[in-house]
Amino acid sequence: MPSIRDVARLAGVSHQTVSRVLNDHPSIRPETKQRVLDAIGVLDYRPNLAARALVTSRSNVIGVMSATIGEFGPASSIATIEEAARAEGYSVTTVNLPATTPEAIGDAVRQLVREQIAGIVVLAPQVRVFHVLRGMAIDVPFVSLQTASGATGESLAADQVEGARLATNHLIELGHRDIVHLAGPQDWIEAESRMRGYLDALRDSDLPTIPPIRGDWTADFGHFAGLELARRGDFTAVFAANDLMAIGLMHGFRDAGLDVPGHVSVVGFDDIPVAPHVWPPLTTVHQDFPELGRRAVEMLLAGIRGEETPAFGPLESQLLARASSAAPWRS
Amino acid sequence: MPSIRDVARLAGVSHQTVSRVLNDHPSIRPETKQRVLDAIGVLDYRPNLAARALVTSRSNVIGVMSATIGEFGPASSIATIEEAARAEGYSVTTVNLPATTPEAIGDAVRQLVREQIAGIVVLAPQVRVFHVLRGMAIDVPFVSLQTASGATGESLAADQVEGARLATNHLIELGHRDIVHLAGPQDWIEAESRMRGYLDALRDSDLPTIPPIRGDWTADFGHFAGLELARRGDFTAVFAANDLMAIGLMHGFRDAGLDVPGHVSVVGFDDIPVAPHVWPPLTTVHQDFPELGRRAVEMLLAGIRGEETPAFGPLESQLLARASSAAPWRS
DNA sequence: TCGCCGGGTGTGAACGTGCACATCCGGCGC
DNA sequence: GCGCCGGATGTGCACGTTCACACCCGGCGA
Repeated sequence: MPSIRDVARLAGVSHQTVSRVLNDHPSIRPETKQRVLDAIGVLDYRPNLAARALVTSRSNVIGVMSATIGEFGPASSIATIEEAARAEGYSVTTVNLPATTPEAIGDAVRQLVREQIAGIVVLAPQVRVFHVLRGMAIDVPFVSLQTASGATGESLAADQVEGARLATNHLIELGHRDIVHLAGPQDWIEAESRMRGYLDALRDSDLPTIPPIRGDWTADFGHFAGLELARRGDFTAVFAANDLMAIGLMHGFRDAGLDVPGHVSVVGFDDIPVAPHVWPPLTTVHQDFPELGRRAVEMLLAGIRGEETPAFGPLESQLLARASSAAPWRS
Repeated sequence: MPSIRDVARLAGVSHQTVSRVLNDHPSIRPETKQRVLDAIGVLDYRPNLAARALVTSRSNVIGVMSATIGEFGPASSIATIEEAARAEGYSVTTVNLPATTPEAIGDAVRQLVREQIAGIVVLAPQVRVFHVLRGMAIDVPFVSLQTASGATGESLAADQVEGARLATNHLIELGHRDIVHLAGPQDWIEAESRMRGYLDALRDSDLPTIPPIRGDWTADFGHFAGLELARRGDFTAVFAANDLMAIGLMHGFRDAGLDVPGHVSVVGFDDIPVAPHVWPPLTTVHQDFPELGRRAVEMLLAGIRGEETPAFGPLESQLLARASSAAPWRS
């Protein structure tokens, strides 16, 4: 493998001049620069990243920390993060958190820092993750996705509160008054935001609040919740915090002999690819995960380069009314 | 940050002795070793990975090349790959292929090689990917997931052919004679294997072959195919090459006024999390993606260390008969 | 007793790059 | 004509690790 000195020799300059060409140093004669570039081309020279990382003590690697890489949303964001980062000359290394205990989070961050990564994108939007991150006082720039605005560090999110409000208002406008919320796990920031949007919408319409059910994001739990809820019957609609639970929920209702949307309306959140194809097609709130990933990289790179971070407003959420929601059933 | 020399000084040995301790060199006195380990503990020393990569010209990083990180299967495998690799002291960097052109594949591989990764896991089971890989004659060990047995390089897969055969036989046993296959894209090895299993099953039962439909794995295409197929009516069952298409297919049939499984039976492949919760619950073939990821890492690390690669048989696929398949409808 | 062997340890160099500093040179103002 | 300035380039070192080799020393066979 050719080194920077081989290039220098071929171009008839010093290795330092080659280094300057590589790093876009301003004061270099165009003619010299061209000679160096030619030599680079001839030798098919590529800078050794390890050597560069050694001397600068940081690498062109971005760490992505995720708790739920298997889910559709995070996976979509990661794909774009990866693509956008690579376009800027950065590569991406992922850390999946098997558990969200403080120890696991701490280990993950330490491992990333040890690899001298340039920045971290956090896709594990749980409150405790931020506690740990703050406690570690890491000196690496980081961006977190899907967090409520106002969190520490640079944060970026689709407007979850607004999305949840849209979903709830949709049900209210259809005529529902007794709307249950199937929420996400307690610790999740997204779960809290969506619940807040739901509560806000109810309050704005002076509707009664029914205690939400805490789920775990899975379709299996949704199914279970559907069976349970069917026994209560003190509601005409459910807003589920994500599509997976919503789909499970409809399954549970069906098993209990309830028709959706005949007896009960259901609204989800995320707009996963199967949402339009299940029966009945799921009314849900669309989130632009890829765009979120793109912005995350832009923001993080600005932080890494010490530039001013671009100010993104929250990404607009969009309600997609499909067939799982309808006017309430009058007995 | 403490360096190896700081540790050496504190332990009263040379830096080389410390290096030997770190790399488990055999000839070192237990007492000396302990002194070094103590010093490491006191200083909280961690070896600098960049320096190590520089001198050994390879790093403890595994590259994962994927074309469809957004899909459930690959995403699940990646999560386990990442976990298993990290447990062995390796970290994982992912490359998402935006397109599967030879150029894009070549770029991705070059980029990985340039980062001096120790090995590659390929999750883009397309024929042309292997052409490119073979053409590049890379000297990095690699393992490919989800390929037919017999491919070059170390390959690892759930038994797709057998799974597809199970699915098709299930329909045959129910009494279906006219079974259509909604296949995956032409270039995909998985698509070919599943089609082969389907064709094998038909042949073994002396049933007529109907030309398969080529899909693109998406639910949207499945929906389209369902509408098209409904107009034909020369079949009583469909075996779809993945669950997403199967779900879209059922949607299309529903739109066309066909009942599943009343008029048409549908079987999918993969067992994604929503499969049991859609209506009707989808009969499908379960694949153990996490186990696949685990084995991939084990195999790759063996290759990296120059050990004998463990011989894994194909992972058993498992048919889950649910409600989308039933005996054919007799008019 | 001598020499050889091998376990245990130390010494110096090398990996490929960027940084700090030195050097050279032409132009410009006085 | 002299000195200064700044653009353009070169020199040497440092980063933290591993590798090749040298060294020391105790044991054992001749």
